[in-house]
Amino acid sequence: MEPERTPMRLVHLLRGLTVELDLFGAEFAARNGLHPTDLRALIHLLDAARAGTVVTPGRLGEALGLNSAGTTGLVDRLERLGLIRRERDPGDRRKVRLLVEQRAIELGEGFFGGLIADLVAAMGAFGDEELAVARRFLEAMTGVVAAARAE
Amino acid sequence: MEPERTPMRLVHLLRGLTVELDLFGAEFAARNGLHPTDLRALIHLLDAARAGTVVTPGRLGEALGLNSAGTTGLVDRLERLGLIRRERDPGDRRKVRLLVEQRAIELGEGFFGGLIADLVAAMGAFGDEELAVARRFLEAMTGVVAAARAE
DNA sequence: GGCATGTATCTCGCTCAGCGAGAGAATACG
DNA sequence: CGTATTCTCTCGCTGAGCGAGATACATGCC
Repeated sequence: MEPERTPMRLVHLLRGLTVELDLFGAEFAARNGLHPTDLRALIHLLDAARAGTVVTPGRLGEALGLNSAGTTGLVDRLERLGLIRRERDPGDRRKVRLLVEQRAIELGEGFFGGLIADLVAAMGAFGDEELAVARRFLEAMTGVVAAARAE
Repeated sequence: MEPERTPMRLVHLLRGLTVELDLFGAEFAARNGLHPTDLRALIHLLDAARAGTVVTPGRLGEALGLNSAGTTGLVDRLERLGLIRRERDPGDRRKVRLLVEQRAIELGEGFFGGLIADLVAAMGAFGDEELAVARRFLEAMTGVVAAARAE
């Protein structure tokens, strides 16, 4: 067992953090009768709604790595749960707009609310300059992963 | 749209990073005929092997949130792929030890190898003190999520 | 206009990951 | 000992997601 250098320790921390967040999400999803995919879709839809972007089944499926058949099933599921609503795009009638219902927003807050508050509270132990470093670091790491994903 | 304060920006970065890592893992898994669960199991098994810990189907299932039936299926799958081997525990013959094969180690290196190298390289742009801050930050955030998960 | 090509979504049939229930085998404990 | 407990596996089932293809609308070209 070699002495662990800081870089490797950081890599393991990053991985461990994603595992924890994944499990947290999976447990929340199960508790609310959702599947992990449903929760990821919900997050994507809420982000888009906040940014004012229109999401179609095609875009959603692409973001989650599903094919069109799987996406239709996912959208059916979310609609049946009363989390979203389908609406034909009047400009291009082949398209369908996915609109989030109030219930989805509440669910999202239930999921994130407590956790975000705890995370922000824990950040209080760090100074502004330290948070700026953390931010630069996370941005750099995210960039590396995104670049690796694009091959 | 309120001006984004640093803490919220950091929360979104953390989430975005996990999404990127998840997708990276899912794509790697699909390319190698694995399911996301298989890859997570593999990571857990390799970590345990490096730490010298014995993993049984029970422990593995618990770590991944599967029940016993699903775990048996998972272990069957990994065994069929030649990634692990079952072996009865001689001390307690109810238990089964899961032993990783060379092939699993190679696959793990194929998955992590390139990405880790890139991540470590990107860390080169940070000073030792900055890396120490990043490390403290990640440890704090991981602790918060783990605590939230334990309710 | 009329026709070919492209795009967005959905339907159908299927595979297989994971669940619930419970069986079987080994161990611990009164 | 016998009974409770622990660990793994089998069986039958549900349903998420895939491949193939149908359908509807849009757009470009003659």
